[in-house]
This record gives sequence, C-alpha cells and structure tokens, in this order.
Amino acid sequence: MVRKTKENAELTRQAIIHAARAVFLVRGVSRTTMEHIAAEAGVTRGAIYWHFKNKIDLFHAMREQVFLPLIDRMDDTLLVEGSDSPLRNIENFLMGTIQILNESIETRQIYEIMMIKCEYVEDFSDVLQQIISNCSGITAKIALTYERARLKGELKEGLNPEQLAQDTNLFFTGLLHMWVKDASGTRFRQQAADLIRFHMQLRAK
Amino acid sequence: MVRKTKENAELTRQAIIHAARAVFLVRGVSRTTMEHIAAEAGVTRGAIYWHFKNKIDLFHAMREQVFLPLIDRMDDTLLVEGSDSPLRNIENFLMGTIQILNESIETRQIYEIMMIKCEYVEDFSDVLQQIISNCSGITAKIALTYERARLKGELKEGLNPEQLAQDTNLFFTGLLHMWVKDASGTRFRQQAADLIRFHMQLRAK
DNA sequence: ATATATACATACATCATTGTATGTAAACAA
DNA sequence: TTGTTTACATACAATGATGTATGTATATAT
Repeated sequence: MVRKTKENAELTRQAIIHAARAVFLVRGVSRTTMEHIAAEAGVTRGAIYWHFKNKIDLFHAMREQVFLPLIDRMDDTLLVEGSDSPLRNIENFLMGTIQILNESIETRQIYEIMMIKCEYVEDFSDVLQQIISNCSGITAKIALTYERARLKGELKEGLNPEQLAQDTNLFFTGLLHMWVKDASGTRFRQQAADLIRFHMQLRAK
Repeated sequence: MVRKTKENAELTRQAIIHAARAVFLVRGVSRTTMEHIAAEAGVTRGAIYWHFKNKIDLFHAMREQVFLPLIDRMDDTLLVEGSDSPLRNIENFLMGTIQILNESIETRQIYEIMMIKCEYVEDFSDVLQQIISNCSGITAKIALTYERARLKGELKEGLNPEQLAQDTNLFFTGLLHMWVKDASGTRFRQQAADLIRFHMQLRAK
C-alpha cells in the first residue's frame, strides 16, 4: 500500500500535523526531530518530507489552523455594525477566546507551543513580525469598538479609545500568557472570566 | 597557563555566562551547543563543564543575575512604609522596570531569551513554576500597595485592590512581552511610559 | 491499456553534539 | 619542598539528525 488516493493523502497530511503538535508540546519545537513526528504519526520521514518542506513549513501549517479562524471570529464579534453594546462585544470577544481555549485541546496546545515551546530564532524569527502586526490589527479593531462605545455613552468620561484598546490588548496578552503557563489551572484558568469582567468594568460608566 | 587563581577562575565563569547570553540570544537556547558558548567565551568545553553541570545549570546562573536584583528593587519601591502616594509607588516600580530594560543591555537580552528564545520543556519546565510563583508574589505586593492607596483615598470608589493588582500584573506581563518582541522599538518601546501612565490613571481618583 | 505522476518507504552519506575520561601545569597547603 | 587540589584543555566513544537520492506500487489521466 504505497500510493494512496487524494483523500487518503490529505488524511496523512492531517495526521502529520496532529502528530507534530503532540510532539512539539512535550519536547519543544527545537528538540523535536522529523523522526519523532513520523513515529507519532505512524509514517516515515519520507511522508513528512513529501508533504512539508521542513519543520518550519510544518509549524506554519499547524499555526494556520488556529489563527485563521481567530481572525474570522474577531471580525464577526467586534465589527458587527449597529450593536447596542459595543463594550459587550469586546467582552464577548475576550470571553469567547478563553472559552475556545477551554474547549479545544487543539487550540490550547497550539497556543502553548507558540508561547512557551518555541524559540523565535533564525527561520522562526519572522513569525514574531506576524504576531506583532496581528496584534496591532486586533488593537485597531478594539479601538474602533471602544470609539463606538464612547459614542453610545458606555464609557467613563475622558477616556481615549485608542489608549483603552492598547491597555486591553496588553491585559489580554498577559492573560493569555499566564493562562497558558498556569497548567495547574488554579491561578488563572479558573478566574479568567472574572478578570475580564473586572477589566471591562474599570472603563464602563 | 592552565591553573588560574580563584579570581581568574571567577572571571572565566562570568565570561562563560556572558558568552552564553550572547549565543542564546541569536541561536536560541536549544540550538545553542556548549561548543558555541565555549568558542564565544574563548575557552573550551572543558572549562564550561568545570564551572557548570550542563546547559540548564548555566541557564539558571544567567537568570539569577537579573531576577535576584528585581526582587530587591520591588521590595524597595513598593514596600516602603509611610509613602504619601502608594499609587505613585506602583507607577514608579513599573516605570523603573522599563527604564532598566532600556538602560541595561544585559537585562534586556536575558528577558528576551527567557520570553522568546527558550522552550520550557523537560528540565526547563520547572522554571515555569518559578515564574508563576514569582508572579503571584509580585501581584501580592502590588495588591498591598493598592490597599494602601485606597486607604489614602487615591483610588476611584468601589475598586477591589486584589483585582486591581491582578489587572495591573496582567497588563504589565503583556507589556513586557510586547516590549521584548518589538525589536524595532516603534510599537511599544517608545510608548511604554505613556501606556503605564494611562493604565494608572484609569484607577486614580 | 499504457504512461506518468503520486504518495510514500528505504537507504545513504555526512555532520553535529554530548558526556566523560584523561592529561597537565600551575596554585596552594603542609 | 613536596604533595595535593584546582582549573582548565584534549581526546574519545557513541549516538542523533538532516536532506536527499532512490525505489516502488498504485492511482489517475489519456
């Protein structure tokens, strides 16, 4: 059984991505070898090199499975016109992200890999640029939503939407990082919702 | 020149730590070999294995040089009794940390290594626990200071010091991460001070 | 029905890395 | 002054990892 159908080949590709995630998680990206991934996926390195150019290529494929949906959801949650409570939209977006982390093992593990099991050097260093620009994209959309909240009179007086968005973005960046690092769950994972609510109350009228 | 005096040996030790920092920064911790470090330090692997058990041991030695002073400074800045503005103390602590990152190449590089050039797996995974507990220590001290601020009437009404501290801690965690990733400096490094001021104004009366 | 491209598995050559074992000259203690 | 320990350098043995080259059976196109 050497040559497979297209559907079978796609299954193999997915199996390799899943295997990579599993191995990255326990060994870290750098210490993971193609042989590790192949063994986990039940194939040989030949299969991996057929589907992916090298480890980075595989890494990017894994990353996309989580980040493309994130962008979509953000647009759906934040950029809806004519919402009666933009502030709620922001809160819902943050809550939704946490909820996804809670529900999706896949997403959770990929976040963990990207945050504490990957070294951003050499070929990986350009991922940082993507993260930064991604981040400013998020901030911009949050800022827009804060501006709408201001027009609706939801905000305390004298608060600059742009600065609010930056503060929220940094808060959430920190929360995600601590959420991921808090494997025991006692410190941050359980209270994430409370932290978000408090953060939003700070700026609500 | 084989056997050196104690002072000379200590210099060698420091040279190895410095070299490790330089190499970790460009190659990442995992991809860095003892030979790389030895070459950078102008010694052989023999010297490194004499002073350090292995790469982790060396990593911890490097880390301590930055984090022991941090704890001291935090205590000095936050836990001063009878300050007339606890809120200012918190702001000064955050500002001071950023200032140190700006001024000390060594500190900056070690933060960068720990945040985006190290994979927390296997032997390194217990560092995460240290970070978490370190973090809750910081939050506790900030909470204490917020409580003092509340007693002095510096805070807006109805704000819980503990929650404020958590929010501040997450904000600052996020800021440090973005500060480090923002190598160009344009996004976060230049406006860090403004972001901190805004964050503090959000809770000041 | 045959040719060709596909989806892998296998084999190969090369280089990198680790820990330790051993060597050694100078510092230090007695 | 003579051990003895220190502070390394050198040598060794074993293993791991990469990328590519090659093999091959089957799906698919014509």
